[in-house]
Amino acid sequence: MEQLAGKKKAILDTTLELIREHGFHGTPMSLVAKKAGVAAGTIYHYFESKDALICNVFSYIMTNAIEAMQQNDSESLPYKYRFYNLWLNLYRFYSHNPNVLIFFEQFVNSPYQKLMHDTKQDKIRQHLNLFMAQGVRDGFLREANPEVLSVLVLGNIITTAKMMRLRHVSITEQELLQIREIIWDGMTKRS
Amino acid sequence: MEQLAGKKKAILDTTLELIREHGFHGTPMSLVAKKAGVAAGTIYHYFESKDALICNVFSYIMTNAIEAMQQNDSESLPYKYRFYNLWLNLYRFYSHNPNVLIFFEQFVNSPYQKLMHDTKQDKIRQHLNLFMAQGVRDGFLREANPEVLSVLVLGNIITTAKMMRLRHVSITEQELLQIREIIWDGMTKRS
Amino acid sequence: MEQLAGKKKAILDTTLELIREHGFHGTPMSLVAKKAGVAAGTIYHYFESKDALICNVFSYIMTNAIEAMQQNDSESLPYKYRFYNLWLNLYRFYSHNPNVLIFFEQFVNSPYQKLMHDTKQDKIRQHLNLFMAQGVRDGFLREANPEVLSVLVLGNIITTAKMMRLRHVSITEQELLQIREIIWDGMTKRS
Amino acid sequence: MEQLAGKKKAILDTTLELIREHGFHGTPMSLVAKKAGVAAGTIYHYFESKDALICNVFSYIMTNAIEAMQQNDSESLPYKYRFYNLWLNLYRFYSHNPNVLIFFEQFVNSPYQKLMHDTKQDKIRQHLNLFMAQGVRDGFLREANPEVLSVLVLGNIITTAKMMRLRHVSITEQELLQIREIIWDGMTKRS
DNA sequence: TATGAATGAGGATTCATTCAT
DNA sequence: TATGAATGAATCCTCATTCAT
Repeated sequence: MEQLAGKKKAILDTTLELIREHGFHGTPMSLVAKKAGVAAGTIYHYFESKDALICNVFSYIMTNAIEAMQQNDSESLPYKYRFYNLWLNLYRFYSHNPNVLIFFEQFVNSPYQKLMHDTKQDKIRQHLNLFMAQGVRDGFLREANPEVLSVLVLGNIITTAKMMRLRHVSITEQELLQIREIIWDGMTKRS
Repeated sequence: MEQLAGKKKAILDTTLELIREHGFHGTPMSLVAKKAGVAAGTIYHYFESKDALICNVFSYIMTNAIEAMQQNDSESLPYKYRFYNLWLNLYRFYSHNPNVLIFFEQFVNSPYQKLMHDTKQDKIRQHLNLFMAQGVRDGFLREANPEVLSVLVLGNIITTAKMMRLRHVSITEQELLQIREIIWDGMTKRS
Repeated sequence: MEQLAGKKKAILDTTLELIREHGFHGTPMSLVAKKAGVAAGTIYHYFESKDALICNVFSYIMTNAIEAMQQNDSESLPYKYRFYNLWLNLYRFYSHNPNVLIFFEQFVNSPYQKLMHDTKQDKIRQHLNLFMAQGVRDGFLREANPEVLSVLVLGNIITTAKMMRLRHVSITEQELLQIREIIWDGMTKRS
Repeated sequence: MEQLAGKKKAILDTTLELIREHGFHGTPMSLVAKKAGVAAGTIYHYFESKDALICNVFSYIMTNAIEAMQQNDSESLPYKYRFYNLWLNLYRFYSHNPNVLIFFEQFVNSPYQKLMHDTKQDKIRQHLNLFMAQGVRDGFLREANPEVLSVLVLGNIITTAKMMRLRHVSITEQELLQIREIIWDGMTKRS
């Protein structure tokens, strides 16, 4: 989660944390300013408005998520291995950054989302789409619309990551791997 | 979605619709009053505060969701048939009531959620939990924590219902049944 | 200057007075509220915004000015008499309502003016235009564009009314009548 | 309108233009800085405050106006000729510098005016006073308070110059000369 | 029950001004 | 001189809530 420096980063990080805790509405700019250690007006040097700030937090997060997802991936690895790695990468990212997960969900279901014209918006799903399409083409996955598959996988990862956080269901490492297996098994052809 | 009458229902319905469209923050009580055709003060006869109103909308929705889920279910039916029916019931409910879907997600990821002490909070998952436990016990599903399974199923249904709405991925009836099959296969298949 | 009642009138009157004294910028809504004896929010029940309030003050004033101008006028009276009366009516109005005069000037030279789509905008000059046209047609005034004449007369009246207020030149009743004579003499044909 | 050089002049000119367009309130220092091509802080090297800047713009303009007014004037010329020349000089100046005209009016009706202790404040009227007094003394003008006459003449010129700009009344060269004649006739004619 | 005018605390945003470089 | 990031007081406006009718 590192890449910007100084006040701008402080503002973004603070906003992310506060919004996770108090929601968009419950997070006044004055509070962001105070927690980030800057003056209220300073925020407006870096971001045009509260909306813009929130959208920037989204982009900032997205960049990190995409990076995390692709770690240790390589076209030369076996498909199933790649899938398992990708699944775990994303799961770990969301799981280790609960702020992101909750912010993300709040954002997607909010009117803010409409303000985003960023192509970054869904790089994750685009990447997944390609990966799924390849799996179908090469016979690793059952015949199905790759777009549908990638939404399912993404939903599955997020659901799993949220499980403990929101549903108070705690899972063991073993269960985690089982969940990954369930979605993989479901997507592969019946033997 | 019918069961209350008169102004109270009008207020609940209006609130639901407005919040889906504009979010919690973007929905002032005055707007609810105007759209519902009542005076601002009238809302406070039925609900203690805005928070209470929002929580009541949640309960109201939940009641409907639970009802929808259980339609045509019976213990005497075959397990897989029951699962398929239950899946489709919930999918259809969310799919036909997009307001509910979005409100629900917003609510769950918001600070309002903490205000709910209602046991109704997760009747859906409780019902699912029992159903999954039975499936595991009777050998229809693979050995797994029933709680985990029900969260996965619920996540899968919601993901599917949101697919078209939020991700602009449209799915055919055939794909829909395939998705249902994927999650079933994943939960039953042994590697 | 009477016609509305209650808080709305209080707000308009207070605004007029404060703006004359401190200018548009120097008159915060909070001050208007305090002086008018209402809560800040109350102003927004009656006026959409500060801009709208200011434009409303203008309309409010205009209505009064038009009324004052036409007092004791009648088509059956001699032309010169009508002119003298009209001149004095307007002069007296501006002179007795210095708030109006200054507000008016500030308004006309400000960006607020562009927000006015009110046809009331220049009823005074329209009325004057007709009156001047008649005077030219009937040979009482020299051959000249009536529009030009009415602007000259209006400018003359306002200049006179402002004289004491802004230029610290005080004039006697006799000088006043002389001024009126000067503009009349200028506009009538050379003998 | 030339006499200072470099950044100071750029700041003054920019301020004048921006204030005409957007008013005192609508012209932030940051905008002046940007349009003038200097840093915000630089303005404060030349002017103590925004108020001081605005008052300086006024003085700057005044200097130019006075200069323009006296062009081609000489005590040895015939009185009526001198009046006609003076009238046209001022008219032309205001007419060719609409920024000045509007700024001037805004300034005079604003609280800024009170901050001016500059004797320049009304050099124009002082000059006019002397000229009118001479006219009355030498029998060119009717018996009247010279101060009153000069205010009338000044008001007449400004009214005329504003006519096109603010009232959207366009006047021909011929009408222009007629207006000048009207005010002259009014001031000289005896009934 | 129902109304809606009134409230006023709270929040987003602006902008004159400063100061370290 | 010149810069422009940073400041934070001040301002406009919103909106949940109350209460007299």
